Amino acid sequence: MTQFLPTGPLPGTRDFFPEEMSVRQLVFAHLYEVVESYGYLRYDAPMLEPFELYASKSSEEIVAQQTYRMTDRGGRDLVMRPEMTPSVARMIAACAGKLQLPARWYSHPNLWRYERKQRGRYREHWQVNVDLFGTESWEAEAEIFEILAEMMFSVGAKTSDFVLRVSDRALVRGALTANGGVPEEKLDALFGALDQFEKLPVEESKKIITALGLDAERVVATITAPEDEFLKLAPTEVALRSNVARVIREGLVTSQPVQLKFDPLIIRGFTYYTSSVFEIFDTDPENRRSIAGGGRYDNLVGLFGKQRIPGIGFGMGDVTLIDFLHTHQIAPAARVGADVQVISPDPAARGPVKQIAHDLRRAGLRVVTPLEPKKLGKQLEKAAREGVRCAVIAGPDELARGAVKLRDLARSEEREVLLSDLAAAVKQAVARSVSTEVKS
RNA sequence: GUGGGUGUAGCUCAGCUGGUAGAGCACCGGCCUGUGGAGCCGGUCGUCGCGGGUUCGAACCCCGUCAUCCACCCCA
Repeated sequence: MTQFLPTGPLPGTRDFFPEEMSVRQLVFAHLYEVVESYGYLRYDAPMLEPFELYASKSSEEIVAQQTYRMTDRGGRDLVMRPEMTPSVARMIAACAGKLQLPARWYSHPNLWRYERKQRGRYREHWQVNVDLFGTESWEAEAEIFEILAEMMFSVGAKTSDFVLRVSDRALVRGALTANGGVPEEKLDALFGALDQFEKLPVEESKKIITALGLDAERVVATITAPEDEFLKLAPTEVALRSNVARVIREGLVTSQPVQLKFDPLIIRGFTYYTSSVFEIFDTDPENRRSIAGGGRYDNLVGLFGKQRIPGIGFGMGDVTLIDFLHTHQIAPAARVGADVQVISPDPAARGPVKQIAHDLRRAGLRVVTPLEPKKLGKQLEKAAREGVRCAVIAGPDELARGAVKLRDLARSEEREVLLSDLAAAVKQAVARSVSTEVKS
């Protein structure tokens, strides 16, 4: 018996069939456009990196348990990149000498983490990474937050659809030590507990905090303080240095208002984040995972060389973003099918059909021609089902007049067009059909 | 790595307390020799996820396994 090979991709990985791919391309085109409108330059790096690039620099769990890790034939210890920031920091360090700062860079890498698949999470995902290097100014935070918001607006999100939750590790540490009575050496353990704070009943969290030898009441009172009060709980000199606090005071300049909220419970696991951290969440509870997340990492580039170059950046994940679009019913309609199919009832007309198709392609249209002889009715039916927008019917009678029939397949409208006017007429028909597409 | 749900045709699913598998949609063809989406007629399509066990007999019960979905951990 024949043993067929499986048709599906590896667990946790995805195939993108043309229909879904067209939706993705339309979405990402908006994101690239926003990022480039802020002057960011695109880069890329290898998907394989040495293990040491991540060891003890990013999240311990990701490195220890969620890496696709392998040894190459030269005995090198490699991982498929689980995140992009270490790679871009390496690249920035590599050209630090000749780099004009600030540097604004972005990329769209495929990233790999060996974890169990669930809503919003696969073993691989595509992340738009945006990073700004070379300044400690609060204006960097302002710019990054604005880009995040504009990316969301560019794909059709409204103000009420998402929240940008921001925090500052230095500020929270300051508040917890000054107001929460937490000694420095217990801060890291406490952050681990606070990461769970929203998911557990308050009493449970208090027990965990007490078990750390801390005053649970004071700690909880500190982290649950209203936003404007919290910002005053840290020592003044710490608060004055907080870029996030400054951005909240100054506000963002965006095309629509943004729900920007200070939230000390935004912790984030990457150990290289030094102060600002932030995440974007869907306001619809159907999507619980962050759509984008990032932070400031002022010491990461310093691991690769003497030059200390501060950085701030974020990743926006395709899985959560596209879940978001579907939940809010703002995903663009898939665009499959060519612009035009050139057919003829006369099999002997192959020459004119091919020539017309060639001319239309030269005019910038996406054109298909039949590969097998079929009845005209079948050809029209197939073309329409494939999503082709219009048909050019090159019959002998019309060709004798130097013309063809142009049929709008969606509207069932047909008229005779001179060959000399055909490209323009087709473009018009295609533009009309695209503008009437309904979003799904 | 941990816990729970689900695996039957390409898709969505039905299949009673075990008696050897069905519908709709889709697909292909015909009615219809230069004009599609409707209708009617016909056709293709299943190791009932996989392996083992119980039974005269298993899609159905039991065990294992794999996949998938959801949650946890972590994170986009």
